Amino acid sequence: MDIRTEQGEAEFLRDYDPRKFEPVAVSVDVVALTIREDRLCVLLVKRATHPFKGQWALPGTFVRPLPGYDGFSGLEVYANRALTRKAFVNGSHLEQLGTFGHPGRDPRMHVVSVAYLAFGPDFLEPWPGDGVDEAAFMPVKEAGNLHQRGTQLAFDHHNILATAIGRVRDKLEYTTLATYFLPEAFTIGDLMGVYGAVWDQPINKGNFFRKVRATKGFIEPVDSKRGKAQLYTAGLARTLYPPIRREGGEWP
Amino acid sequence: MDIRTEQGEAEFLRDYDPRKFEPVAVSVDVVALTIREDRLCVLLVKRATHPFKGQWALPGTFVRPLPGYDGFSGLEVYANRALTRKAFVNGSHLEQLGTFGHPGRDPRMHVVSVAYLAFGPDFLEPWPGDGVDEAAFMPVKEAGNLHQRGTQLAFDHHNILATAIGRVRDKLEYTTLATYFLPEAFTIGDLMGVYGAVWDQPINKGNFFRKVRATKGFIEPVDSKRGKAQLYTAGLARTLYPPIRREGGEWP
DNA sequence: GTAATAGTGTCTTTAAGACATTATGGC
DNA sequence: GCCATAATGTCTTAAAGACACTATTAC
Repeated sequence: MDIRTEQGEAEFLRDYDPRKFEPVAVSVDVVALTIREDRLCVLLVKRATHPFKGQWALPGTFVRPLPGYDGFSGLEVYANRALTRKAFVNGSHLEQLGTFGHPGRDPRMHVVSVAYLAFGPDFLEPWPGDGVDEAAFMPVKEAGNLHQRGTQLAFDHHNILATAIGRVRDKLEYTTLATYFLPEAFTIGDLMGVYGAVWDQPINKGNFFRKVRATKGFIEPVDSKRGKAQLYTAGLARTLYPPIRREGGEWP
Repeated sequence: MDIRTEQGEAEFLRDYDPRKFEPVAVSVDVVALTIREDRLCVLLVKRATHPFKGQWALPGTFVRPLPGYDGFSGLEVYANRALTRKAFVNGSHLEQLGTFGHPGRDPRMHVVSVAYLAFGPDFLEPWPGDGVDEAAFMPVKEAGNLHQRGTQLAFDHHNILATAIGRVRDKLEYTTLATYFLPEAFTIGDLMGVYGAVWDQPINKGNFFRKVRATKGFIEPVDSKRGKAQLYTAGLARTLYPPIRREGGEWP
């Protein structure tokens, strides 16, 4: 039990000194995914500074007060900051992936990293930003096999990336999230391409057509075509009932 | 870009001072769930200290170096610490729920809280620990309706709890996680009770029997009975394919 | 024309929904 | 014997798997 003389909440807060405890840093790292040439690709930056100088890493940023902002923002703000300041790209969808706080994951100090997942169709070509020598989208298969080229992702980013791939693959089954990889208007073939790229397996066209059109709120036809192909736009549904099933699937 | 004279990683780390940045605190809060009298219940503690003195809260702890441990442990260690030091209970399953870092969620300072989800069948009766006046399992319906009694959960714990309920309900659909609410040996009726309690809706017995026994690796019969009822134990499967479906379901 | 992709149709198989029915043990 | 609950059985319906087929456009 705390032993303290009775005091009100206001007094308690006035006397509270945040600096009397050991510092813990909080960072936000982002796994930004997109589809390029039918392959699932992740945004990586080549670190210009220590630690892990010269190695590829996920774009990230420390959580510190932002100038002109009295207080800390929601963590999503930092995820967007990491994208725009390290690689000048914008994500169209952002969700929290998980938090990684194992000891020794950062050699500088104790860093708890909140990982976010971003994806979109419309990433501009990445451009190296603060503390970054290069920025590029790399196929996730390649990123998962960097050890074959005598290197590896910085920190525990390999682990974060693996978690991200697993999450995306799972979510395509039971959510309408695949549409976030596509522009406003797309064909069913485009959508099938997303599933094929993320799951890295062929999709049965006939059954896929039947399924996506039978699922209310997944896709809605719009009044135009690309060639002979009907164009659709994302519907309002966020989950797929029943889900689209897939077999196994390991990574990398 | 960072402007610094070229130096090696070792020198960089030697000169790195973690204390030169604004402090951010990291805490771990735990949503510990169990089933009591066919109701889903959550472990809450009544705060003995400011802030939110006298209000119910999820058990939690700050992430700080642990005595006798050179460095920070994985965050799960802190989740277990929160359970044992605030309420003297043990969870049998622990998973990360999400991280909550919105500004103002803690009046003392900027606190990023990593929430964990714990559950088990064998929680001992909780007992108030450090900084806690009471500890109790409360039906989640009641915890979600505290405002009807003129109070509410401390911090943003209502939000965390709601996230947890949603997560558990979802995961019963596609994982074998329900068995963690049960002791080593249980009947299919017991398992059905877990689903009924978590989903707060009646389950069709005949179809449930068929389903759980048709799903390989979900439950395995053991060589004994409770009365006329066959006893089972959890199988090795972690996911259910196809999932057990449920209708809608809002909370509270 | 041909090739490639868009889209349809059909038969089979799997599994869920909605019950009714039988079996067994506690009292 | 009676009740509660354990367990099985059956018919219907929903939806996936597999795969053949037709349609349209680019070239």
